[in-house]
Amino acid sequence: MAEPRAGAPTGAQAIDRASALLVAVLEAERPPLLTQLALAHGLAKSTASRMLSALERQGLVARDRDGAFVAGQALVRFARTHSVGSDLIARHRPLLERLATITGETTNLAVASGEEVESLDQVDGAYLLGTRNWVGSRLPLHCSALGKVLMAFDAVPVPPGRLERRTSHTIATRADLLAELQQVRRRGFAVIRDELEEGLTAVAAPLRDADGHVVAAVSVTGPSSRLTPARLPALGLLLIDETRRFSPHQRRRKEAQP
Amino acid sequence: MAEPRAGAPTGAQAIDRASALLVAVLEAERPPLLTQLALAHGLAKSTASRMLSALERQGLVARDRDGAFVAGQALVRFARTHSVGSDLIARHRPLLERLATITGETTNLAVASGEEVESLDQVDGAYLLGTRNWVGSRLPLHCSALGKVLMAFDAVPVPPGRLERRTSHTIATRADLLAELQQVRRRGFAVIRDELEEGLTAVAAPLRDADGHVVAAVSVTGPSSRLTPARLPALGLLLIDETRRFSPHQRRRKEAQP
DNA sequence: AACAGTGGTTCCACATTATGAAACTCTTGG
DNA sequence: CCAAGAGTTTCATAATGTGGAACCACTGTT
Repeated sequence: MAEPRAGAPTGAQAIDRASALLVAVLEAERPPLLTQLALAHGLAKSTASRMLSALERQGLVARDRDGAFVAGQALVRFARTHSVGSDLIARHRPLLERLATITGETTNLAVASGEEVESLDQVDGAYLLGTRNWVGSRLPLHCSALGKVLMAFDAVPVPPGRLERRTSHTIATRADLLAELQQVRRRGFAVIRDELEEGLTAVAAPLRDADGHVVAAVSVTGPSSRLTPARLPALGLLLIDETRRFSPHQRRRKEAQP
Repeated sequence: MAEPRAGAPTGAQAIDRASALLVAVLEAERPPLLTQLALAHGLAKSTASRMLSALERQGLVARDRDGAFVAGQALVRFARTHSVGSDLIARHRPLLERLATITGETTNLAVASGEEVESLDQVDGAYLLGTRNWVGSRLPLHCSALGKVLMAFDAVPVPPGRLERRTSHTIATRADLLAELQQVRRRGFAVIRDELEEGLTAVAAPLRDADGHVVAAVSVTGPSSRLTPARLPALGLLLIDETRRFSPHQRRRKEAQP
């Protein structure tokens, strides 16, 4: 992360510097010493000492037994909270890989986050042409296959307000959206074609927890030229079939009982 | 996180303030807006804007589609890296719970981190008296049961340098330590009694991956008054038995083969 | 279509502090 | 015991962090 050029102050140079120190601590292969951080960032030891002490006060860094810097409690807690998603990722990575292998296209695992879809994991397909990396990205609910699944199966409510028209094919009225979600429930999977972006098609199906609640969705995405309408029903059924094999629904419950 | 009192400057007030904003973003139940953060932290909107922009430049925060603040890529990457441990935690939490139920004592899951033991997870026992929360804490290798296991089974080398004498019972010479590790290998489990702290006894056993390598250790810990010497052999064998049931060794390999 | 309200950015004068050199303390290894 | 390295504290000084005000953009309501 480049710091701003020497010259006009930004009113946040110290914050840029301290943030760069924090990122260095987080990305270090082994916990760095204060002197090492000062040297690497062109800071006086006294400056580095004050900055790291401030980060330490706020729980962003801590010192290990050697006095070297590691992530602090605030970040460890953040990582733990994030690991809820990571466990979901780890458990379903084989599913994404398998679907990518079978279909040759990019697959994604996503959850609802606020009034959007958040992609947690992605396995790229065999083609050079496919979606760019969506992990960490947010997608709208109403015009993504993932979002339609999450709404249809009550993982997230249909958001209020107007629907953004991303392309001329995007669903833009609430009535059309509700009708579409009815279809998704009936079929068990969702489809978009040129709704999120021209030339982009996706199919998605729900992932359920042990109680049968939908907690995430899995999709296959690719260019509309490859994912032709004729292929979509079979893709949908494939997703349903493969996701059911991965769900803990019922089978896991029996195992859990003493 | 309290900011320093009004008065003598610390040379890092801006960093304290910006760090507090970052922590607020990470701990927010829903992504906060800039105006909300400014208000909550007693800052002018212009100040909050500059600070958050600096955090954003360094990848510590990002803005979602509504302009609200969420963790940035540097932190998401950090959380992902940390989730290696979290997967281990999730998979072995039932083991810790079972051991805590059977023994009534506190159980821990730990890995080697540098030249120390890092506790990743803990399940408290039935008693009010037990260890405090060790998660995130670092313990020395040579005088913890967990550390002895990790050294004995080559999850971590025996560190160079002098051995810190924590109590009068602590192993303090390299020769004694190596002899002790020989015993651990022979028995399959490690024991400490009043070595880490007076009155504290622990038993630990290894956790292996699919290739049989030791990647973590699990321990039962309690006061020496409850974990008497007579109980330790049976506890050790219990740990061996229970951890073997959880290991993917061999059984998982067969399942993994096509 | 117009307007009010809200969120966020930019500017700039000024008060406040962030900076680094130097001195000091502490720890470790030879 | 001593040298070297790591880290902390002090303080004079240069640099910047601050917040109010003005402005822009967007959204929702009428």
